[in-house]
Parts: sequence; C-alpha cells; structure tokens
Amino acid sequence: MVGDFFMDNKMTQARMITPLFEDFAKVEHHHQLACQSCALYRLCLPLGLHRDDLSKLDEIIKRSAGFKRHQILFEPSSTFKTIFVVRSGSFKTTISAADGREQVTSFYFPGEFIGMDAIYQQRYLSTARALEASSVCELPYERLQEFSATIPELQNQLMARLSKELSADKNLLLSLGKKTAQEKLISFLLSLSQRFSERGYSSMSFQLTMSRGDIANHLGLAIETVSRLFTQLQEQQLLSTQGKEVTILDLPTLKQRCG
Amino acid sequence: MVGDFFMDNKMTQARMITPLFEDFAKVEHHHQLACQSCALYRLCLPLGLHRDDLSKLDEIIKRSAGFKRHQILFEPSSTFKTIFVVRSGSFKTTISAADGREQVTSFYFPGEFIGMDAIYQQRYLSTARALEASSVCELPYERLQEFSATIPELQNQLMARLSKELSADKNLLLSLGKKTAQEKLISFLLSLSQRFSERGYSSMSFQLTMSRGDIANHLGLAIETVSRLFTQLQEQQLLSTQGKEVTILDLPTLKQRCG
DNA sequence: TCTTTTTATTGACCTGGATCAATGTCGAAA
DNA sequence: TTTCGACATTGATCCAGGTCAATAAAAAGA
Repeated sequence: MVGDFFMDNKMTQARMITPLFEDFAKVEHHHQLACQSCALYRLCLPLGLHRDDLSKLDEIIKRSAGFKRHQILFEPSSTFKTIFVVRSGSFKTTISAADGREQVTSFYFPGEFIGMDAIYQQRYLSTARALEASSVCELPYERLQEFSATIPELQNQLMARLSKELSADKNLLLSLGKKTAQEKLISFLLSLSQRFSERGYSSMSFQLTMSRGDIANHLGLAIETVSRLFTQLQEQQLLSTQGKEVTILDLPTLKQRCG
Repeated sequence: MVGDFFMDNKMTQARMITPLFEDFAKVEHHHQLACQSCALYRLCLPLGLHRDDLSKLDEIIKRSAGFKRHQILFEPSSTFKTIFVVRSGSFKTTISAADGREQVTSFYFPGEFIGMDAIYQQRYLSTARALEASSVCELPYERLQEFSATIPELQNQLMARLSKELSADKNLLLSLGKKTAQEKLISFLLSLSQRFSERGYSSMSFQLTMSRGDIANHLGLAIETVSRLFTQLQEQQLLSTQGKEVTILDLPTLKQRCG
C-alpha cells in the first residue's frame, strides 16, 4: 500500500480533482524521496525555505517505513525525540484518563504534524495510531532546534504549526462545550471537507478514514447518536453516505447549521 | 490596584506561603521594572537566558498600564502584533460561535502567555478580558522572531510555551468530552491549585478570580450545576467555600475522583 | 448609610442524548 | 462461498444535567 497517497484504495481517479503530484505512486516507493520533489511540499514544513537550507533539512529527515491500520506510532511511555509529519494515510491521537476512558483529540492527514504537544514535557501525552495504511516523515526535535537557530524561516514555520494546532483545539473546545450533537457533526464534516480540499481532493465527496466510533468519541457523543445524525441529515437531503463515503449535497444549509 | 501582585486585595499575608518577591508592591509601580528583578522571573520567558540577551529582550518588552476588571485586552477584530504575558491579576479568553454563543477557552495567571493561538492566522481568534485589576507585559511578535533567530534558548522557550498550552487544551478536551460534571469541576480546581502553588501561594486555600458563570461555561456546564456541585462537595467534607474562597479539605479523595 | 445590580443558591421539572438491546451489513479469512 | 468478527443502524427506555423560577447574598454605586 506504499503507493497510496492519501486515501485508502477506494479513492478513485474521478474524485481526485487536482492531484498534487502527477505520478506520485511511481516516486513514492523511494522512501528517501527528497522534500523538493515531495507531493506535499506546499503543505509541509519546507515551504519557503531556501534551496540549500532545504537540502540540509532533507538530511536530518528520516522517511519511515509504512504503518498498518491500527499500528501505534507512539504512546505516552515512549520517549519524545521526534515530531512526525504524515506522508500518506491518516492517524488519530487519543489521551486517556486514569481509569482508561479515552478521548480522541485529533485526526491527522498528509502534511500535518503529530506530537507537538510533547515538546513541553519532553514526553508524549497521547497515543497515536494509524487509521489505515500510512507513512510518516520523522523530524528529530533536537536537530530541528539546532537547525532553526540558523534558519529563521524554519523556526517561524514551526511556531505557526504549533499555533495552528492550538487554534484547531480551541475551536474543538467550542464544539464540545457549546454545540448540539448535530452542530458538532456538521462542523466536523465541514472541517474535514476543508482539509481534503487543501490536499487536492474533492471537498464535496470523500471517504472517512475513521470509524463512527472514532467520530463519536472525538465529538463527545455516543456512536448511536452519530449514526442517527447521519440518517437524519440524509433524510433532510443535506448529505448522503454509503458506508464511509460522504457526499455533501447542500453545503449552504450545512454551513448555516454548524453554529 | 497596581500594587496587587496576583490576587485581589483579599489575599492575606497568612495565605502567602512563599512570596516570590519580598517587597513586590513597592517595586511593581515602576512600570519599566526589568525582567532581571521581576518577581515572575522564574516562571516567565527570560528563564535560562544569558544576562546580555536578557537586557536586549528587556528593551523590546513594553510594560503596559493596568487593566480594570472586565476590560478587554484584545478581540478578534484587533490585529495581531503582540503576545501578552500576565504580570499581575488574571484574564480569561473566549471564542464565539457565529450566533454569539461563547466558550471560555482558558484562564491566565501571572507568567502565562496570552494570544499564542493568533500566530498562525496573524489574527486573534479569541477575546481576552481581565477578571480583576491586572497588568501585562507586551512582547512584539516580530521583534521576538528577530531575537529568537540569534538566541536559540529564547526560541526553545517559546516553543515550549506553545506546547504547554497545547497540552493543557488536550487535557481540557478530555474533561469536556469524557468526564462527569463532578469530575470536571474537581479537575479544574486541582489544576488551579497546582498553578497557585507554582506561584508561591497555598495550594490548599485560594480565591477564585472568575465567577461561577465563567467556570460553568469553561467546563461546558450550567451555572446551577456548578453551584450544586460546590454544595455537594462541601456536604461530603471534601472542600469548603465562602464566596470565591475555596479551601481543599480532602486532597487524596479529590484526586481520586477527578478521573 | 441605603439602594440597585450582579452573582449565587436552591427547588421543581424537563429534555437531549446516553444506554440497553436487537438486528443488519460489510470485509477479511479460509 | 461461507463464516466470523467488527462495525453500523434502529428502536425503546432512562437519566445527568439543563432550564425555568424564585430567593438570597454580595458587590457596586450613590
């Protein structure tokens, strides 16, 4: 599955509106693909770096082998050394209460950074798991610190990334704290839609890579509620689903109902 | 109220266990107090910086005049130029849904940074308001970027700060998504207790600077629920309150009940 | 000092979404 | 192609916490 860029093998050509890279599958199997020629270049860390800085960065980045569905990328017991960037596939992170209850805190798609909340305590506070066959690039944090001392633009990029995740979490807090079940689900789907679109896929029709259970947990709802909401939104002709495929039918109404 | 370091004027000497600065009130009224002699030094950004770096930093930091209770520090319409550090008093930040519903996302105490979620979009996404008479230091973000290009330790401090807030938000997500009302309130009080203790005040007895309404909103509860929970926790002899003063009576049991 | 206003408490009742319980569906393995 | 296990849907019922309403008690003025 190394050739899969983003979605599971169900993503058809028809749904790929503006592929980021013409012949991705062909190049992707070289694990040491340079940042310069990576399909994710414009979504990723190196954006805006000078050519020679970029090749220095390239040297410290390790392209890891693939992860299988449900495979763990890191957990709280593993020591923090690395920030991960999703190269293909998708991941979820969860944090656990003392009694084992878990909260799905985020989902991560290609070009997004996993593990930044570990910088402060120098240990991961969450568990990251692959949602499907996936791969990552590894950014050794110490080396990254050394580098950003001489490359201000890299430093700015890192800060911006951290800040972006912070913004996303604050918006999720608003959802969890103040929105109804329907508003939560619609906000979630629209945010996914946005991210798919940024990655060159259709914003109107996409495959969910996570289960109903993951979505429910993430939004502080029961699985049954999420299931009923999908049914309800279909009855109202706002979207349609078949299994994990979601097609948005009435974007304006959805936008207006997400709070 | 410029002389107030941390709490409102109700914080008595008796409750100050290890004051951070012997004669804070006397020095504090000099708005241009240098970082080197600031009571918050060991909680704040300059920690670990070399002496000459510190004096350079000192030059770009503006110590602002005081803010009154309820006064706005920034809102989404104001353009982002500055990260704020609480010097005295306390603040809350809220984000708003389209229809005006608000979520209190964080509370900030002396030495804590406000506005870091604005870096990515270069605009504040929340509104920050003083909870009591308060003051801040202003860190012009552009200057900070320039500086951290030459002072790696400063850069690391900033990243660590961002990461710390990210961790706090993830933990709040766990509270909002998975905890019962009682667990939410207990977690919240214990986290406050911890922060008061870091600032040299008692972890067992402290003044809340925010209203019941702010707490309820922050935790995704109704005011009435928070009020009933306080009553309930007092009946169970776990803590006592009079108005905004909270005294923890049975820390082990509380810790065990926070999930 | 005595309002006036804001904030907090308490009680009665209600509801959105959880839980419990079947049943259906899909995909991987053999 | 059948079987098995994980995942999803639907219905019936329940309850934690919300809402509404009244009162009390602090703050903030005046």
